[in-house]
Amino acid sequence: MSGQGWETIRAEVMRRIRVRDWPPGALIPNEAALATEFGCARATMSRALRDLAQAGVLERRRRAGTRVALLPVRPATFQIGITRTEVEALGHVHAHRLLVQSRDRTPPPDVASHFGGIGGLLYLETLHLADDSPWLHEVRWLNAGLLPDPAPDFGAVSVNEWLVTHLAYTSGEIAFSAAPASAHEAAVLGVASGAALFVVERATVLAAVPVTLARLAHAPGYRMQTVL
Amino acid sequence: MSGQGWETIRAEVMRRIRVRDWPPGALIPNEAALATEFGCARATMSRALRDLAQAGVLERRRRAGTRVALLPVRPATFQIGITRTEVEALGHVHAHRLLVQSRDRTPPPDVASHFGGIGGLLYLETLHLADDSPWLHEVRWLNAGLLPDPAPDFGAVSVNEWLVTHLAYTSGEIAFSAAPASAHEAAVLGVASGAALFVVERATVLAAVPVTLARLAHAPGYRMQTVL
DNA sequence: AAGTGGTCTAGACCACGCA
DNA sequence: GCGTGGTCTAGACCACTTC
Repeated sequence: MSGQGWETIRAEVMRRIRVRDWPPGALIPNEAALATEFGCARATMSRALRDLAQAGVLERRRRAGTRVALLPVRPATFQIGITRTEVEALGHVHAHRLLVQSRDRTPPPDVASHFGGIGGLLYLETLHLADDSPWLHEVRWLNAGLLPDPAPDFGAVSVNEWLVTHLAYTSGEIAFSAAPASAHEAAVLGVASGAALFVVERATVLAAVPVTLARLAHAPGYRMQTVL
Repeated sequence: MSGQGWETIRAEVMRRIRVRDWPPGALIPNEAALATEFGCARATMSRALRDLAQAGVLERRRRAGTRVALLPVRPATFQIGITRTEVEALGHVHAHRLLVQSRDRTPPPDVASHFGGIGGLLYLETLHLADDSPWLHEVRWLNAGLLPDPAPDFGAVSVNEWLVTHLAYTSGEIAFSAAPASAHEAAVLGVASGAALFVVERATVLAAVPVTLARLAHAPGYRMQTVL
């Protein structure tokens, strides 16, 4: 072997799997045996195997040992940041316009259920621009009880960014889908009604308290990409 | 603290961040100091902090120390498996039809460039069904040189599944987007032309050898979801 | 130059889950 | 039971990068 370290060991294990030295479904030697063979500590061997298990290449179970996955399920990871930095990373100038901000709007049933009947919901609609072209239309419901007393000016800092900087470290769900542009979305984004939009839906919670529910509709051409 | 172990330590660090004991941007004590405070070995402390760094909550740099991230960038992970198991996991019956299989089709320029001028490309078109309804239309270019001599029967086992079981452990790229259904896609999926489709594009490589290029167009209603 | 995180070691105990 | 992976410890050396 060329280098030292757990990544080198991982690469060698991966090689044996690729050349079918250890075919799919096979039971591979246990950590202790492999550590002896590779001349490393068991902790180092464990680190390499754990990493491959997380990558979906190995399946590990106590007592049953470690097997090469029959149908590898690979994790694809996307970095979810704030819209401004995402736009800027693509080399564009970011701007945003607060289209609607209202405390009086009645939430539809699915929104109400996420907030579990909590009152005081703030409705916000924001348009994000990249180089002055419509980029993303954001519709968001927000638990107003979590806002500081002089409420932030969401015309200056976008809700998106304010939430990440002030109510970070939430948990929740995220979903991607494709949807036809509604008449309103079409008008705001400057596209034809029914155009295919890439939609991101987020529901976030902070320690069991519902925080926000958002629908982000991207202008056509948007791609979410990652290496596998 | 209630339990023992690095996950308990991680939770406590997370708590301090959430209550702004350690506000965004703050430098937190180094591993050795925290290990002493928590009464654990430095390796255990390191494991907890490393995990939070991977989650985008902390930023660690040698010599500069560990800081609470100012604009946390959270990784969202999706499990990419084979279409059959994905459909079955949703409680549907999976089936597939091989629509086209041809060795004579001329690849468009973008496809040719991915394969770097390699000859012998196989073109495949497959329709996946869930409970007999169109689910996914798959267009795929495949490096035919990687196939065994009696070529597999892609009418029996879908290309998708054959590749994962026989040419697994590839690297490559994956991208999600929304696109209007072409006339052909619309006909095959049984939807209106121009309908918003969720499209997954994959380009895979096995040890620098191009393997396949695929475009998977999902029928309307498809959602890709994960917990954050 | 010096302090930080990154990694490795050798050994130990434990939790799980098959027999 | 008992073998497996999961974790922890105490100590050490190293790589990086900022000072």
